[in-house]
Amino acid sequence: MRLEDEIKQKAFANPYQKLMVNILYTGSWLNLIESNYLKAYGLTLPQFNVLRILRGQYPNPTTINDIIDRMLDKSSNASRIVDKLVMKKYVDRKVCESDKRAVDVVITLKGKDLLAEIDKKTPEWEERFKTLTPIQASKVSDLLDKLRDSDIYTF
Amino acid sequence: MRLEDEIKQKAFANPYQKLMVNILYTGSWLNLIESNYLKAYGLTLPQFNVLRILRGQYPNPTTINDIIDRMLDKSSNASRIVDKLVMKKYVDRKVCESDKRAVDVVITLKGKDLLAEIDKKTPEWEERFKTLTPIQASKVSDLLDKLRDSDIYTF
DNA sequence: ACCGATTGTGTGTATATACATATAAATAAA
DNA sequence: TTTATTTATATGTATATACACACAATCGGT
Repeated sequence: MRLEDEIKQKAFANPYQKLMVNILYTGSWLNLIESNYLKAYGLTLPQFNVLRILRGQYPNPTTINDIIDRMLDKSSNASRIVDKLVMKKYVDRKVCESDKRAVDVVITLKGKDLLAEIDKKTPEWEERFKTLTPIQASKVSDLLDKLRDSDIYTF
Repeated sequence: MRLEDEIKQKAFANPYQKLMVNILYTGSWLNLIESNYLKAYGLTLPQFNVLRILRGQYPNPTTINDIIDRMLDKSSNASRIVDKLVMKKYVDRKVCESDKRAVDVVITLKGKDLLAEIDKKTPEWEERFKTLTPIQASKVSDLLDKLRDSDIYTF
């Protein structure tokens, strides 16, 4: 459905204004879908994303700073998200030996098992998004990448 | 810059997975930019969006439910966002006469003045996003609209 | 008119975000 | 070496999000 209809707005002043709103709206839409999907596993989306980052580095440890670098939400509070994952025993955390300011975080077997279980259902879930062809999906990605290049002023 | 480089990820399994991450990442990027832009006016992005909705309906009142319908973040708590705007005197709120469960919200002159002031700077701000041509921007919007049509299962 | 269901809103809680500040460790400068 | 600065992380606060629940007003069916 057209964005204008979904948020009941008459029209946008120009294609850029529509795109800005569309990205925020679609991001929020996707966030909600993914969060709902993860609810069955007791994970929030940020927790899931951090877990995937840790799996990508496994068996090497990842410091909090490394996690932030790789996160989608740079400014979110990685410390507290890791806290939650520690409580659920999906990750281990200990002071880094070579730099005692830093904290090494590693995904546990329990954490990896959880991700593996989530992965099993992913193809089925992905199927739902194929209203776009693979070519179209790539095209959107490329244009979003290009849009973000406007970030040359460190807003 | 390519998404893979920005979040230091090697590759994505398929264009759909990359697009999902890209939308969340770009949404978060844009959210941060807009929030920073609004900081000078003492508004958060949700507050700004609600204010714009109310201006769109002015001089008619808008109920909380109408606001939620038009919001980008449907599930956010409109009551509490309106609270903040009432405290800042940007909106007036009173019980709806014809339906005493409902609450009528109207933007004040002070609120409209604030939006007008923000509008003045908008063209300059928009200039920064023109790494895409208008055609490309429209194309992305159309494809995002199409992507959201996959929401046929009420996730 | 009455009663049960629905609707519109508010509130409480857990999590997350945005930001300022605190603290300890490490590094650089004197 | 002593001091100053930077770095890595944690914590506190305000706002927002996601969701459950509460409550009153309204509506629908009888």
